[in-house]
Amino acid sequence: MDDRTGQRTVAETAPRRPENRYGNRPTMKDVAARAGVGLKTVSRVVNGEPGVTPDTERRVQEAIEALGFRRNDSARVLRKGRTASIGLVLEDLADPFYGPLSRAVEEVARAHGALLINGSSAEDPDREQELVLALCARRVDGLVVIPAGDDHRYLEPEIAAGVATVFVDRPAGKIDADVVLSDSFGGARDGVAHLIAHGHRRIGFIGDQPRIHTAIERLRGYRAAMEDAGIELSESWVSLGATGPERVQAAATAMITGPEPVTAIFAGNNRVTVTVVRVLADHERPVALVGFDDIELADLLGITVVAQDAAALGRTAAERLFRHLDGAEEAPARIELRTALIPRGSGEIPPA
Amino acid sequence: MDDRTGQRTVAETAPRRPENRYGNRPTMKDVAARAGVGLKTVSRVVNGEPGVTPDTERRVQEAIEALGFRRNDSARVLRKGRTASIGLVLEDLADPFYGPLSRAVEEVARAHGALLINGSSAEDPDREQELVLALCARRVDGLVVIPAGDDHRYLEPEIAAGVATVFVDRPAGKIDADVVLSDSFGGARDGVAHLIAHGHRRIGFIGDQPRIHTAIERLRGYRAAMEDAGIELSESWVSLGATGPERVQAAATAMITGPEPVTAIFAGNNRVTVTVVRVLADHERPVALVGFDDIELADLLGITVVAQDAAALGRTAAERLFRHLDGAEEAPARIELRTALIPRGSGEIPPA
DNA sequence: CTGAAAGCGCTAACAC
DNA sequence: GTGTTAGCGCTTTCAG
Repeated sequence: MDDRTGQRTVAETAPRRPENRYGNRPTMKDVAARAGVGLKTVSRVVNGEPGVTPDTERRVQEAIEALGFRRNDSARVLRKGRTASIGLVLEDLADPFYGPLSRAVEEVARAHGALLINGSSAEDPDREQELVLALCARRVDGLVVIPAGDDHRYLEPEIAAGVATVFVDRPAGKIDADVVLSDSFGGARDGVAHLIAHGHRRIGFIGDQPRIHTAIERLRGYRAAMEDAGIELSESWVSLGATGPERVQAAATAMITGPEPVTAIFAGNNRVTVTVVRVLADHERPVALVGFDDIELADLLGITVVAQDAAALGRTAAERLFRHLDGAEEAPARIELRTALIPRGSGEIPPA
Repeated sequence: MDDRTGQRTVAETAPRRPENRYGNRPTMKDVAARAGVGLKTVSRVVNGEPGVTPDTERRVQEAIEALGFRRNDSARVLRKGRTASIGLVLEDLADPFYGPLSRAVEEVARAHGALLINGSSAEDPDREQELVLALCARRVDGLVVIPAGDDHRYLEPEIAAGVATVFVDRPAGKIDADVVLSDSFGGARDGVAHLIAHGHRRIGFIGDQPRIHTAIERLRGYRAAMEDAGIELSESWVSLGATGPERVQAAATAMITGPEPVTAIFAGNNRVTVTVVRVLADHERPVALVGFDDIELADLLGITVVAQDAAALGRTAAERLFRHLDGAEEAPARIELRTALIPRGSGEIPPA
C-alpha cells in the first residue's frame, strides 16, 4: 500500500473507501492522515492561509498530489454560505443577441472569481420561474434575469434573503428591482425618423409579441416618430406577434402588397429583420428597411440598423450585481443604454 | 411572534435568527418547529416522498409557505453526492457557432433535471484547465469540453473518480475519451472538390491555427481533394493562423493579388468566411468561395458553405454524457457527424 | 504553529 | 406514519 514510489498515475494511488458517493474521492481527512497532520492544517494549506511551516506545507502538498485530492466545494459552500456562482436566465442562448451578452456576464463573473450558470427560459414565464427558483435553491449569490414573465413577486423572498438580482433588457414585473436596458423607445423613434427624413410616409412596423416590454417600447417610438412628422398612420401598417419566420413573412408580405402598401418597414428585432430582408429580396419594388439590433454581415447586405450593444448590457448588469454583492447599498435603479443608428443603404432607399 | 394571520408578504414573516449566513433563510428545522412535526417529515414533504398523512402534509406546506422556505441544495448535494449539474467548457459563447451548441446541451440537461454551467476558455489551454478543475471542485456530475489544449491528462483523476466526460468538436489530447465531432476532413474535401468540379485549379485555403485539430483536418481535406484532382499546389495558397480579421484579410488579399493568384478560396471556419466575403466584396475580379460552417444570412449573400450542425454536436455529446451518468458502461468512442455542402452561388462562380 | 470539536442543512438508516 | 440519530466534507472556534 505504500506508494512513495512516485508513480505518475495518480488515480490508482487514491484510497479505496468503499462507500463514498463522490466516486470514491479522497477528502481532507485522507490527506491529513497520509501527511500525518491534522485536518485543519490541510485546510490551511489548501486555502493558502498563513501559519504553516514550509516543511509541513510540503508534506501536505505531497499528500494532495499523491492522492489526487481536490477540495469539495459543495461542503465549502455549505459552511461558508457563498457559492461564488451567479445565475443568468435568458430567452435563448442560440439567439445571436444573447451569446455576447452571456459572454460579457461571464467575464465579469470570472473577474470576481465566480462561475456562471446559464438557463434559457424559451420566453416561457413558468420556465423562467422554475429556472430562477432552481438557481436560488442552489444558493447562487446573484441573478441576472432577462424576464419572460411580467410578475416577479415570486422573487421577493429570495431578494429579501439576500440574492442580488439585476434584470436586463426588460424591467421586472410588479417588483422594484435594478434593470439595465437599451433605449428601445428612442432607438425606434430615431430609426423611423430616419426613414421619414428620407421621404417615407407609409412606414410599416413589425414587432414582437405585445407582452414583451421592448416590443411595446419600440412601437411607442415608431408612433412618436410618425406623430412628430404629422403622419396619420394606418393600423394595417402595424403588426405585433411571434417572431417566427412564418408570421413575419406573412406580415411583411401583406404590408408591401396591401391596399395601402408601405414604402418602408421598421423591423422590431434581429429575427424580424432577417425574415423581412428575405421577403424584400424576393420583391421587385424596392422597399426601405431599418432594423432594430445589429446583425452579422448586415454591412455586406447594406442593412441599416439601430444597434444596441448586447455585451455592454450584460457587462453593466453584472457589474452592478457584483457591486451589490460587495456590499453596496444602492437603491434599485434603471440604467438605460443608448442605441446607435448605423446607415448602410437599406434605410436610405427613397420611396418608390 | 405568532403569525397565523396568513399575510401574503412572506418575506417579513421569516424567522430572524441573527447569525445565519444564507441571508437569514429558514431551514427544514425551522419548518419542522413551526409545523410541529419532525425534521424528517418535512424532508419527506419537500421531496414528495410517500408516507405522510394528507393532514400533516398540509400543515408542513403551510409552514413552508409562511416561512418562505426553499430547500438548500448545497446541503442536499453534500449528502447525496450528485449535484444535478453539468459543465460545458467551450471557446467563446459569443461565437455564433457555440450558442446553438450550448443551447442543445442545455436542453438535454434539462430533460435530465440538470443545470448547465458554461465557461469560455477563450482558446487558452490554461484557462480551459482552470475552468474544468473549478467545475470538478463543484462536483459537476459530468463535463462537455471543447478542448483548447492538447493535453488532458490533468483530467485522468477526475474521470477515474467518476466525472463523466465527453469532448466535442475536437478530440481530447493524450487521454482516451469520448469525442463527438464533425467530419472536418470529408467536409473540406467535398467543398474543395466542388470548386474543382467548377473548373478551379488555383484554390486557396485559409484556416485556423495549426494547433487546432479541426484546422489540420480541414487542411488535410483540402490537400486530399487537390491531390485527387492531380493538382500540384503552391504553398502560397495555404495560410493557417489566427482567425482575427486582420490576419485573414491580409492572407486573402495576398492570395488573390499574388503572383499565382487563386481563382477560388476555401475558408476554414465561420470567422474566416465572414472576413473573406468582405475582402472579395471589395475586389473587382470575381473569386469563388466555399466556407466551412454555415452563417446566418449566407443564403442572401449567396455563400456556398459546408455546413455542420452545431446543435446536433451538442445534443449528441450531452446524450452520450447522460447515458454514462445513467450507468452505461460504454468504451470511449469517436462519433463523427456528417457535413452538408450547400451550394448558393459563391462556390459555383467559374474561374476568371 | 497546530489540532480537536462543533456544526453548516440536508438525507439515509433505522428506530418507534 | 413519524421521529431520532449519524454524518456528508468542509470551515470556524478555540485550546494547546
